[in-house]
Amino acid sequence: MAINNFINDEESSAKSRVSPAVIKRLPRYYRYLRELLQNDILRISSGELSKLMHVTASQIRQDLNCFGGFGQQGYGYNVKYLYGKIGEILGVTQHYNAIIIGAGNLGSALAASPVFERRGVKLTALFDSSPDVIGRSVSGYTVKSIDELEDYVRNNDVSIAVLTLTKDAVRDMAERLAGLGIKGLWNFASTELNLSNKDVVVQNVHMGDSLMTLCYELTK
Amino acid sequence: MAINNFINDEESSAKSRVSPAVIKRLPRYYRYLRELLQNDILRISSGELSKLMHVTASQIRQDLNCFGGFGQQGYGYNVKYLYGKIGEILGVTQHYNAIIIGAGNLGSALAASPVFERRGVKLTALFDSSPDVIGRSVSGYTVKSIDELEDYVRNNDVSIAVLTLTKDAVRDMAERLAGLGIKGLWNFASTELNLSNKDVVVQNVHMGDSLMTLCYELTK
DNA sequence: TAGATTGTTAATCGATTAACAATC
DNA sequence: TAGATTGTTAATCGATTAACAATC
Repeated sequence: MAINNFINDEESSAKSRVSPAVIKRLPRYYRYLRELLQNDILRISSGELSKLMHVTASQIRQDLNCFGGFGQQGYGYNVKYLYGKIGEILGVTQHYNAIIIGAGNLGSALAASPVFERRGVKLTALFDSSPDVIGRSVSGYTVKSIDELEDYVRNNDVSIAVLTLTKDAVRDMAERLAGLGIKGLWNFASTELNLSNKDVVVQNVHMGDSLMTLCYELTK
Repeated sequence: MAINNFINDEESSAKSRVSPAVIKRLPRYYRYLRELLQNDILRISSGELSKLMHVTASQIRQDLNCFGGFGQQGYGYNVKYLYGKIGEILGVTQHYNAIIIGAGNLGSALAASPVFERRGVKLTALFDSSPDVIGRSVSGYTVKSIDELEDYVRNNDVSIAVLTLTKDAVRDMAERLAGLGIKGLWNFASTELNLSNKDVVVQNVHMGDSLMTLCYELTK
């Protein structure tokens, strides 16, 4: 028991020791590796990958080594293996279920896109509050009434809620979802959610920030 | 002439000396300052703002000082003035015109959102290649045929093109737009654009990366 | 074996934080 | 003036790059 605790401590601190900078780069590696696989490239060296991605080979080796030796001296990296490993680290193999709250244009666009499937996330339902939208079919899903939310979440294993609501509606909805035990919120409302419940993980998508950076670069 | 060159060199190197880390944070300041203005808060200290934004007061002062003294000792910062100044730096006052290529769900969602207006960007037209969509009205814009693109860009001052196309169509379109003299691309296709023309500024929006980070945090 | 390329340490670089003098 | 808070320097911290020994 004491030994187990010790081991767990070691593991969890090892995980949190991986720098945020590295984590932020992993999805990009994942994208490039998928592209390589699609082109039937099964082996790549840090040098080749560095040219492709416009980063240093040193950084690639350093990054990948945070999680143990994924490569082989004199050979490079096995693309398929590496893709799988990074997917594991990023939780692709967890097969989380997700629901979309707000079946407007953005919600519909997300429902139709391969963004979930590619990352092992399964979209299971869309909800909306507008009678015009409830009952409509969106990418094969029949939009449910938001009144059914509690029932649905209790009877299904939902880990992620995608929020494509207006700014003023999103805070209450986030608290409602947190109360239902949802563990992750993917927030597209242009406001930062700071929930009272610290167990809930939030990713705020700020598309406007990206547009501003573009404008900055144009101006510069 | 020699003096002018010298001055220009000084200025441009001064601008590029502002660290990327600072630039990346400016849009977030901009958002919080707008929120403050909306709540009629006209004055704020780095200490108060730091509590609001969950960053150090030291960082706020350091960041804002890259562009000169925006604050006043013993008083703090004038919210309205600061908002305006950051807007200037980020190009809000340039009033760029933008067009959307691809009037599907995502294009329509962007057209309906306040994302452009809030940052001084004016959306002037939407284009699509599908006969089903051409001629339809989206947020008050009549969707134009992509065949009209060349004509339109030549007769209008378009700085930014928003790309909401599929992965396979986006590269050709990006080159076509670069050829027409478009200076900025806001790319929503989940692929990185690396144009031959280095004058064109590209911002790639990778929503999938954000979803993966969320999954990572859920798994951790 | 020889060549190639990783894993890993040490050096450099940049970004963040702390501290305080300047000053409103 | 006294109090408050900035602007700015110096110290710390973290992230990136360079270099090379280990090893496939």
